[in-house]
Amino acid sequence: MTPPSAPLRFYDTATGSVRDFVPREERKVGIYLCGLTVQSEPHVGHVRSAVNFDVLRRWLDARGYDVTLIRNITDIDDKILLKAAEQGRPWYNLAYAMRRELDRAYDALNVDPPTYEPAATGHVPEMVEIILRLIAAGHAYAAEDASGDVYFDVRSWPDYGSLTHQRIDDMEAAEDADPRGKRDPRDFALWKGWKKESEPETASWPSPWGRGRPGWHIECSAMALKYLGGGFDIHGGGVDLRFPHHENEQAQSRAAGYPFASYWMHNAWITTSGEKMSKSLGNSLIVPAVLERVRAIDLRFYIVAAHYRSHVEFSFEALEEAAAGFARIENFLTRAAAVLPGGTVASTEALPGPFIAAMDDDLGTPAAVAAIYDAVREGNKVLAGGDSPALREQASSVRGMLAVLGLDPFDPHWSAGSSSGTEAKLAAAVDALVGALLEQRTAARAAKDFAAADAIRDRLKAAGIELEDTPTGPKWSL
RNA sequence: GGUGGAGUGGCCGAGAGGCGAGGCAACGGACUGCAAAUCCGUCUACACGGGUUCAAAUCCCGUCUCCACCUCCA
Repeated sequence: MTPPSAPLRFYDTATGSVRDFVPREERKVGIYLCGLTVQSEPHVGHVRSAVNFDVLRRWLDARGYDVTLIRNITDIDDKILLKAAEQGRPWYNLAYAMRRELDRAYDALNVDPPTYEPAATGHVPEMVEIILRLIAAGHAYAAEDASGDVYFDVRSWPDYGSLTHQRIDDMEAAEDADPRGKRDPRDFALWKGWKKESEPETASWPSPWGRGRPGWHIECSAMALKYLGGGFDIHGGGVDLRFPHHENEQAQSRAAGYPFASYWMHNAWITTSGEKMSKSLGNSLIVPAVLERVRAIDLRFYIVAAHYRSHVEFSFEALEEAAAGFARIENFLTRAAAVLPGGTVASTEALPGPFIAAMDDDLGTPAAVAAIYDAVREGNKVLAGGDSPALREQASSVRGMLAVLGLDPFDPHWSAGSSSGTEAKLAAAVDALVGALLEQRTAARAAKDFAAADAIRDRLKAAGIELEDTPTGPKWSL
């Protein structure tokens, strides 16, 4: 696709406004996305972030940018240690198992793998290096007690709070009166000394301050630095990470001498009954459970159809409504493919102007979806005429727009796995059986025996099969 | 206390000073033996109270309700 005539614009949390996007290097974009702490099964809210940024990545790609996307895995932290201990298994086993679950969820939703997915535990030396730089620069200090902790000195960094527009003195001080050897209660841990009595030795690494493990924030700074360089274009994550996580990342990275991220993008929440999903315990909203009720492509459509900065109140009713809407798009493509010799192609070469404008404007997926419906309507109008340049154009345009959103139903990704040997045989058998009934019905209709014809239709409907009479004969679908 | 955000038609959801997104549902019409699908049309909304303006869902002031973050939750 041709480079944009107008610049792309993204909402930047740091400025609180939509800004023109100017990459550090022409035609190249480096994105760091905070992935998950692998401590439990991923729910719908977790994958929203990955889906939203997958759309960002696909759009930049369609716009001709060379995108490097780094999405990390936090595979060591308090919660992992705690949950693993509760479950009586090694922490690394829990982290690895949950990481595999997460991979499956991403794959199910057609989230393209990032350029690289580094894990925190593989980057401890890099973190230690940054901490040493911070200490040398007077922005960090080893705890004054014997804990082996190292803290970032927020008072030493005047810019602290700039990302989230807060002043240190306005922040609520930590409740615990135990300063744990901190100079200021708001100082955050860069390194945590090993607590021999409560934590396994495998969860500790050697450091100049004794054995211990990294603090949460420093992980991301180290991995971003390693794979994207000291300065990069976009840093992403969920809104809740703005503070403290991203504020701290920015402070420690800049205090260590790196410019860090130019733009900060944050996706909003998906809640249930007005609650954060992470707070509702034992809910049925983990990804595999949801996918028992709707198809993965429908779930992705539901997520993509809402703007990434809009809060979504999850409900199966809304999800099924979205699925009904997506079915209309799919039906058009299916019918178009049946009419066009050689089928349809997904083309991002000639995307409709309104679609491009919507996506360029801070990933306006709702308006982009509206553009898809416009094209579907136009396509449906010319569909009855059979093969035509107009139909071809609409079909490839619809598929092209869907591909940008990761929603092209003909993408082999969505059918992979479902057309296994047994299923294919079953489908063929059902098709043959239904076909036989359809022949009877067609004969009855030809003989004007509509009672018999309708009886067949009713029987099929009772079996969950819907009929549709088209100019080329009857068609059936589940 | 500080910071950020939300309240839109039956429902879901965009937009952000004038030209009234889109979808789902419903209803009417066309098409059909009847349906289905499709197309056309209808249902014209912006929490409340003031104000600014020729014009406000959109700006300003106030009120109410809700949510998120403030040391490890996407």
